[in-house]
Amino acid sequence: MDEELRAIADPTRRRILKLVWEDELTAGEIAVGFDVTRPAISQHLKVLLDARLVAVRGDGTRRFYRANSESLTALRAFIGEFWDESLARLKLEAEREQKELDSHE
Amino acid sequence: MDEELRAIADPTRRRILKLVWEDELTAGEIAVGFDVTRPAISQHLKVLLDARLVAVRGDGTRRFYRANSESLTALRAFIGEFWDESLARLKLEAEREQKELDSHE
DNA sequence: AAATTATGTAAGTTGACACTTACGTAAGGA
DNA sequence: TCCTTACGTAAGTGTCAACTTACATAATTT
Repeated sequence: MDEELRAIADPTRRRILKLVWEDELTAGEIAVGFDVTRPAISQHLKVLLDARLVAVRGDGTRRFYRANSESLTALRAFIGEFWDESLARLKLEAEREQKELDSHE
Repeated sequence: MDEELRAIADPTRRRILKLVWEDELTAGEIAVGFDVTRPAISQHLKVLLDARLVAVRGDGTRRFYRANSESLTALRAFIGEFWDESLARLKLEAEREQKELDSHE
């Protein structure tokens, strides 16, 4: 799960993710609009592929990328759990402290 | 928001976050149980502080750290929006494709 | 078959980052 | 006042990540 978190930590990759989230795009189409070179985008796509956050489909010389909704959903769930577990504890803590305050009134 | 995402990209810092999420702890207490040295933890705490994900309270020679629930909630909301926006589009896309398929039956 | 298109990969550079050890500092206790 | 405790910070190091240019490759077009 660490590979996925590292993958979305980069702003360029988050932007790529959003692009292929909406549409299936070729590597070249993705690269348009970015300041960095096409090879750089290729390398980012590799990182996203390795993390299973996107999938490819070859068609002739072109390669179409799209977001992998299963992996993305799983990643979101992980982040959600991280929060939920921890926030639940924060909540309990807050309640406990409040009780403590009340008992001293 | 990028600073926050980078901050939680590191596993050590995520572990620290969980610790101070549960309890208010001193820098020294946090460092216990980690393989890395105490100064390394101090540096991680600085990153978390700069990202406003934790807060400090000084008491004598000790410094107590705790999770900053507001910032953490805001971060979670950001991540949530990133997903919701995008997943909504994925859903629409899937529905549109289904319609396309249906119309060809 | 040769040229073109779309793309990935190799190699090298730069900068960031996660660490280390050594040192500085402020507060409390002997 | 001196020592100790609990820290942060400085300086240096190795590694990794994001980029560049140059090259390799595979499928289409001419």
